[in-house]
Amino acid sequence: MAPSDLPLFDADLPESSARGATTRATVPVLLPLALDEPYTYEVPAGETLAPGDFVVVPLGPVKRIGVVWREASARPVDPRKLKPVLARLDEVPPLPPLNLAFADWVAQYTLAPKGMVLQMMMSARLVFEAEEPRFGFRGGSGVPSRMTDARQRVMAAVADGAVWSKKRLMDAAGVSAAVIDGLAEADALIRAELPRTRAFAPRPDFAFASLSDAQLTAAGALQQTIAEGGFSATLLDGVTGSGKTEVYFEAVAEALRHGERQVLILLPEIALTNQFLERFERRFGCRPGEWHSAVSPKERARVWRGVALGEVRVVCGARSALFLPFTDLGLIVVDEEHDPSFKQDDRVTYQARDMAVVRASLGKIPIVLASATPSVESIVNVQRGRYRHAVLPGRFSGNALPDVEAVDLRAVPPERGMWISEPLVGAVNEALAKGEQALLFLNRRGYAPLTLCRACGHRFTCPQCTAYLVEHRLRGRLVCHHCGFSLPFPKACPSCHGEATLAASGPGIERVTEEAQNRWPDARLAVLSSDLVPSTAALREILTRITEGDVDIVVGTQLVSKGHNFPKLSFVGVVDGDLSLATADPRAGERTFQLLHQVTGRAGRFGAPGRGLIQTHFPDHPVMRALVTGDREAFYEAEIGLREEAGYPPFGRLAALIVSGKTRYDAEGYARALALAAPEASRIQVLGPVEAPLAIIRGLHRQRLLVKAAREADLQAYLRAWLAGVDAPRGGVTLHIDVDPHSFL
DNA sequence: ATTACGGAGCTT
DNA sequence: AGCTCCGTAATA
Repeated sequence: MAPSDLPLFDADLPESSARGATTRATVPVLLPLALDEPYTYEVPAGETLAPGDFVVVPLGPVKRIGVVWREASARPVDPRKLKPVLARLDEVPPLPPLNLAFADWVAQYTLAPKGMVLQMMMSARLVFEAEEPRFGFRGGSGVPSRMTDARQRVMAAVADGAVWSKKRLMDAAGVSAAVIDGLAEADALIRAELPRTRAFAPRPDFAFASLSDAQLTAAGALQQTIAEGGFSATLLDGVTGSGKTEVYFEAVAEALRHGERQVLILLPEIALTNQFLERFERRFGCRPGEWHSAVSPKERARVWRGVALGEVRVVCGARSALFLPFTDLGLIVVDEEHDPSFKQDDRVTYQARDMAVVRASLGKIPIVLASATPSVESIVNVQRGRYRHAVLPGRFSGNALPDVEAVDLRAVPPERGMWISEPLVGAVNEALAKGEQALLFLNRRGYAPLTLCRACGHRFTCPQCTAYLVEHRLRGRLVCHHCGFSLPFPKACPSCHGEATLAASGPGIERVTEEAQNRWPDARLAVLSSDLVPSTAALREILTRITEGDVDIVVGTQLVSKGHNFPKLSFVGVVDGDLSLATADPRAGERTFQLLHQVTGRAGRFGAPGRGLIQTHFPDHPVMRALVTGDREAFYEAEIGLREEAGYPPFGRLAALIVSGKTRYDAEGYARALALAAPEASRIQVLGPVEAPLAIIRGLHRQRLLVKAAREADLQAYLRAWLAGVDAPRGGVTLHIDVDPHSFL
């Protein structure tokens, strides 16, 4: 509803004479802007407003929609500044009290302005705009003079009492519009407004999956947490293919039965596939509410309303679904809980898995964290006794985990200009000979990560970032992966003007595809890379071809590592196992282990035992060792030891302060001033500033400070005290705070 | 986020 | 002296 065409509260009547004398009631109203505190507004006489109500208020010269908050800001406001609330949005269900508490919590933890957290909770624009009512038909009492087969079918469809849209009714009854019009004419159908929400009411007992004993035990443990009630966190820990999804589906069913509460299943966006939603539908008889970036604005509004009214019982969504207005949330599941995409790095930086635990704790409900390769944080929480542990020891199919080996690139390098070594070639041949599928994995888009001139050594870099341009040969362009800058692939070297001197350096997914095409000209190839798959429909089609065995070799980036099962896949070759080890990330080792474990785990899930080969320059690296020996526990033990020694999370707390400015001088100046103003504290140290590894992005120069705190230290209080004593940045300089950073770039 | 304000540099 | 432009502060 646009604030301008609202039915406003009645204007004050004669008033003004009494005005100065009476103190009027006020309410705090939080606006979805970069504001830390709610503003105070007058409540019009005779109105009552409750926390959570959506209201329209004047802000400067404009009207804005905000939410009545719980507590007013501590600072009193000059009463002369007070303006009245203009209207309450009665059409919009209020924000539930827990959401208010949750927003406060997230804001205080991340140091993001409260209003920005509210903005995330209001990210369904159309909910707040007046919607044209849509009409459909429901059954009426009129009897038509003639009853045909077609008319019978229509009447049978509307016998359920629901309001059907004309289109849906035509499809369901297999009739034309004229049939419906005829029935409406006779009052056998009555025009009625279509509901503005969509109910998603999964049935907990629709179709039981047959579970193994281990699955039943784990499912029982999860159901127990629901029966007990109250907050609990359980790590559902099982190797790839052990059937974790079926297990937590039973927990979902239990939550639906138990007090008919709502359930949130968080997944990495990339794993929210049709395959997953179909599995859900097979188990529960209907699709869940979906929430991710590809959901249309209209559907977002319907889901948001449905969640707020309690009609949407289950939401499957990406991280932002955590901020939906659940009225009666009874269970949260975070699948692939280790996944890095749960960390949001722009706007409000938050870790959705961690915030989900907070949400569960505030709501006094159970949460299930599921993964085959849990985060170190979660493992440590199990060790500390804070999380329960439900383990699925074996693969559901009974197959052994794939046999993984490292290929030492120092000993058996691929031929010059090639990237697939002899052992990988042999393994692919073997799979092809048996009529099985092979996957070549390289987590790098494009043809080559660097283009250089053989004559003068010129390297193509992005004009606005500290990064090389990546050649995308299929698009015929050089592309910056950090800012999106691109230029057509040049004909000559811009530095020495030599022609035909430019050489691609290093492999990308396109180059590996080219090599595979040359090596296996008769094999049917499929490429899975986010920039080479034009649409989700095309992706679905490729995945179907792979599943049905119409593909021999899959070449893919990270896209292949999640959410899809390839039943005929027996071999996985990792082209560059070292890629993610070299990133500026405190979790690089953990990430690499998780990624490669998941990817190689794709091999041989159903039927034939699988095999994985990882090309690496560091076959002795603990990560490679753990992957090869399959000794997951040894890896965690070593990694936990390293973290503890370094005081890294979860044994200490980190926060990054990123200062960016138009020039290095600007950024450095403010960053240094910040460092000088850092308060002394016994268990907190401030490191830096240093130039960020990615020193310039989009033309902005960046400096980083790192705050390292002991686990017991109040990091947020320290940061607030620090920033309170510093002038706000200006002159185009910005300061970004990242509590618990996952990347040091 | 949006808008009003005010100083710097430029036009008249 | 008057006017536009941009950076900055304030919005209750």
